[in-house]
Amino acid sequence: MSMTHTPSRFNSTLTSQCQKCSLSALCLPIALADEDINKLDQIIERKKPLKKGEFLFRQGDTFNSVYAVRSGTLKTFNITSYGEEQITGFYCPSELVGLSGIDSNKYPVSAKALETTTVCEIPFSHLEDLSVQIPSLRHQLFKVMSRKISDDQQMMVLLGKKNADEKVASFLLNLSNRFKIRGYSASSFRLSMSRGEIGNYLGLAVETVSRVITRFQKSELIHVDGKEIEILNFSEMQKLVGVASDCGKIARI
Amino acid sequence: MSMTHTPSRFNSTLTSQCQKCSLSALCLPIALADEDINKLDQIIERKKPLKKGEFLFRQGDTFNSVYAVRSGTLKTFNITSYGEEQITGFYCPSELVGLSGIDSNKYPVSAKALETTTVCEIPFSHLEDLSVQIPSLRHQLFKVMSRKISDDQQMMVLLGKKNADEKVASFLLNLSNRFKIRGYSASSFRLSMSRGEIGNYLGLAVETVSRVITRFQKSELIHVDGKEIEILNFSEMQKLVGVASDCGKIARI
DNA sequence: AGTAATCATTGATCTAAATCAGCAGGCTAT
DNA sequence: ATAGCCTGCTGATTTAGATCAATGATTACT
Repeated sequence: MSMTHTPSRFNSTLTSQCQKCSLSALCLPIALADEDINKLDQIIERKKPLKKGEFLFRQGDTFNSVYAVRSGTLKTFNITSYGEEQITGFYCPSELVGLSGIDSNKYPVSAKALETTTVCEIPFSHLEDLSVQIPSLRHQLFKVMSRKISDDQQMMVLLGKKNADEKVASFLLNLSNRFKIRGYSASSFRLSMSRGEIGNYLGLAVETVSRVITRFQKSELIHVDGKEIEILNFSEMQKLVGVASDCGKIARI
Repeated sequence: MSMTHTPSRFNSTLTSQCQKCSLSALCLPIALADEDINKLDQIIERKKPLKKGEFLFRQGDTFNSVYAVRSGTLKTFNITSYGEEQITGFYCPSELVGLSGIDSNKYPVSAKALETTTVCEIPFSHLEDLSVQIPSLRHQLFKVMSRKISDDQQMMVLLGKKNADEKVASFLLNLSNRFKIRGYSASSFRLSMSRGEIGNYLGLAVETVSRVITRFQKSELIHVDGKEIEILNFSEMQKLVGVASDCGKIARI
C-alpha cells in the first residue's frame, strides 16, 4: 500500500478506470483519445455506493459536481409549494445528473437512489478546465446538455398533449431503448421505480398507471409480473405513441 | 463604402454592436470584458427582420447557429405524429434559440416569428472556438444551457401537476418577470401570442384559457383588453401558482 | 419467521377540462 | 363598403382521468 496516496477499489491511478468501464462508449469519454480519457479519469472520483433511498444531493445544495451513473438508477425531483414531490427524471448508467445546477450554483432538484447505485463524481470546475484542453470533450459536453434540452422538450410534448395510454407506452419504449443502447434486452427488463413514481413522472394517478398497464397486458402488448416487464408487441406500442415523431427521438442514443 | 467588405445597417465592424445593445447585460456578453465583447461581436451576424409568421429555421434543418432575439418574439414548436403543432417555448429579446440542435446537428424544432422580429445569428462553431479563448464566455454558455434545462424542468412540473388556473397564472407571472428584467413594465404588457398558442403551450384547450382569463378578470386579479394584459393583484396571483417553489424560479434572471 | 408497512390492483363515483356549438367583434382582401 | 375569415368568448354536454375506498401482494424490519 502506497504512502503517498490511497488507491482504493474505487479509485486507482495506475490504470484508467474510464477505459475499462463498459459505459465509456456512451458516457463522456465518447470519442476521446486514450490519453485524453486518462486526463478525464484523473479528475473523476468513484464514490461508494448509495443505498436505496439515499440522496446523492438535495435541492438547494451547493453545486460542485456533475455525476455519471455507473450502476443502478437515480431519480431527480422537486418539492412543490404544497410539499408534494414532482419527479423530473430517471437516470440510467452512463447518464449525467446535476447539469441543471451550473446556472445558479445550487442544485434546483434533489437526486435519490431508487436502488443500490454507484456514481462517478466529476467536479465541474475541473471538467470545464479540461474541456479547454480537449476540444472533443468540450463538444461532447455541449452535446450532452443539448440532448438534455431536446429530451426535456419531448417530455413537455408528452405531458401536454398525450393521453394516459400514450404516456405509459412512451415511457416503456423510452426505457426499453435506453436498456437496448446499454446492451441489455430491449424487450425484457425490470422497472426500478414504483407505479407511484411512474405516475408522478408522467402526470398520472397511480391507479391510472396500474389500469393502463393491466389493459396493455390484457391486449397482449406487454407481459407484466410485478416490476418485471416484457414488451410483446413493439409495433403496436410504437403505433400508440405515434411512430412518426417519437420513435426517431426515442431511438437516438 | 468599402470594397473589401460590405458593412450594413445590421453589421458594422467599426464599433461593437453588442456594446451598444441594450440587451448586453442579459445576453451572452454578460460579464465579458470590452475587448472580449468585440471578439464576440465579430462572429455575430445581424439578420434582417423576420415578418410575422416567417420561419427562422425549420424542424430538421441542419444546425449551424444559435440565435439571440434582439426584438420581437419567437415561438418554437414540434409537429406531432398527428400533424398538430406542439409549442415548446416562447422567446423574448436577449434569449437564445436553437441550443437543442447541437446534439444531433439538426434543429429538433421549428422557430417562427410571432411578430416582426430581429435576431443575431451566432455560428455555433465560432462560438465554441471563442469559448476556448474566453473563459467567462464559456462559463456563460454553460450557464445558459443549464438554465434552459432547469426552466424546462419547471415547465414539466407545471404541465404535470398544475390545474388550469395555476398554469395560466404561472404563464402570466413568468412573462411579467421576463418583461421586468428587460426594463419593461411587470404589470402591464402585450401578449404577442394568441389564446390558442397559450393553450397549446400550457396543455389546455383554447376555451379553457379564455375562461380562466375571464375568471381572473372577474375576480380582479388582472385586467384584459384583447392582447393587452394588466396584472392588478400580484400577491394573489403568486398565491395561485404557489409562491414557495415557483417564485424563486420565476424571479431569477 | 412473523408482523408492519408500503405498494399494486380493482371497482365506484366525481369532476376538471375537453369537446361541441353558436355568436360577435376585428382584419384582410376585394 | 362588404364578404369572408380568423380570433375570442360563452354556454351545454361529454369524458378521461382523478379521487375515494377496499383488498391483496410485496417488501422491509426486528
